[in-house]
Amino acid sequence: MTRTSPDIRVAVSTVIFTLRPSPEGATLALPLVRRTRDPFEGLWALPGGWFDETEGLDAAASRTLAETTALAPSYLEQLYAFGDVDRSPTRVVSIVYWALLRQDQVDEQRAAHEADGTAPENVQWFAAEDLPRLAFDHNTIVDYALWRLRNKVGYARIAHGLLPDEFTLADLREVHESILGRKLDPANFRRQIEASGTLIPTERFRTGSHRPARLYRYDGAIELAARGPIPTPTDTDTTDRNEER
Amino acid sequence: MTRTSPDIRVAVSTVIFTLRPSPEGATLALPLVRRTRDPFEGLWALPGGWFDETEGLDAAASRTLAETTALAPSYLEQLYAFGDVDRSPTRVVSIVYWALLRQDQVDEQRAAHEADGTAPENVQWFAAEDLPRLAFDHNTIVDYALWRLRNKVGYARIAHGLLPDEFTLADLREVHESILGRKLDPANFRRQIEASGTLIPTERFRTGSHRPARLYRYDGAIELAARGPIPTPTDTDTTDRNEER
DNA sequence: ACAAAAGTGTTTGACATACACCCATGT
DNA sequence: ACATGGGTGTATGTCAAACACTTTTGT
Repeated sequence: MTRTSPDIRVAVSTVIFTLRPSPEGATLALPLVRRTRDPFEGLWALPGGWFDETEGLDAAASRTLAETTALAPSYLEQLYAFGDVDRSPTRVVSIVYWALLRQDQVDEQRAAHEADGTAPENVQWFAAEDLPRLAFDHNTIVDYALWRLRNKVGYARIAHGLLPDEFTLADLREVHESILGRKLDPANFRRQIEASGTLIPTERFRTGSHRPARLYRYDGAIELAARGPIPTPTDTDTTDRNEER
Repeated sequence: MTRTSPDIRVAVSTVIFTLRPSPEGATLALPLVRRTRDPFEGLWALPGGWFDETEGLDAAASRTLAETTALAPSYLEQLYAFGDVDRSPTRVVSIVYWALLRQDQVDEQRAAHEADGTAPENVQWFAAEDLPRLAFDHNTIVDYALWRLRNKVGYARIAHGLLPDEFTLADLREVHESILGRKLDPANFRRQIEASGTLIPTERFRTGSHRPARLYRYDGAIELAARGPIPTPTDTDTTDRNEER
């Protein structure tokens, strides 16, 4: 208790999920950063950085996320603190967050980069299920984040965090199917979502090659997930505690 | 990414739960330590300390727990990392764990202390629902740990972590009732537990003032709680990741 | 007209709740 | 014998899964 704090540095990393169009509907993807210095130089790693002394944990996660993607997350939650002795040559404790980004915002960002040629160097998006060997223990961290996402989508209304403001039930179902990796019954999915009371139907419809589908939007008055008794979201209003259930 | 780590210290704290006998069955209790130095001197705080440079997060939590109670936890899980800028006069990030202690072990420990007069100074057990004002943000932390415990007891088999090796279903039900704060139907409780398949019936019975009740013990081959795809419990075999559900 | 997706209705089974009832022991 | 908690049986409601069916559009 009375010993002074040894030389341990604190880092923040974030597992950032979004959906990419793919042959079979959509695929979870996340951005990685190629390391340009010694520990694990050349390998891909989760975006992150050191803490600024004047910012809280959530703020640091948001900042490093913005530095990588130039986007604000639609969902942000602390995942876990990793601090094994051997996870890095020097002693580093990483506070890891996970986040969701809206599909359309990522697309806009990507289009802008292609237009003005300011493609971010050393940042690349990978399919979440097909990652290379990552630096540090980051493969373990991504696996854990994926597990948490799949778990949480079953009981918390977070899937719309990957969609634009207005979406059809088929869109939302496709998100669930992409995350869970299996098909869902459209009829039962509709009833579950409607019963949850978290979606507001609009008067607009999406017209496609078949019968038009009603567009819905998320009811912002309802919290994304059940949280602890003392919410205390420090900065973003989309920040949440972990474990919900 | 390239800035160097500022002066942030990393601490570990643990919310340690056990059950105390009380008029209405049993009550959740936790040990607190009176602060003897400046930030919040005189107030009660969660047991904890700084990290040893050579130990992992889980090990540090176990160590500080042992320093406070001289006991090994029957369950240990990381709760959350707290790092608001204003939570301490100096910048401290606390990795907080929560733990369960077996009732009988705590009793033994207490009896030993009373016998040889080595009552630990500055450590005192408090009822979890009736705490004084604590140092730092520790009231918030305890509330969150209580929420997580109540949540988790509903879907994970952790309640036996508060009981001796052999116990009756009434004992186990009392634990659930104490944690949840409401009475449970004995018949339905029995069926739920039996259906979970986590308890092994013994041939022993507890004889009381009425019909003897069968003693059960926990099936150690079954994990306490569903965990992520990559378990990696670093030291204790009772260590678990947070949030399962 | 027909294909295909949107949306509705119905049946089934799993499971939690409520509660009536029987069992076995100490006093 | 009887009070008390241990333990079983049974009816009810909720909800998710499965799937047949109707509706509405584009071609």
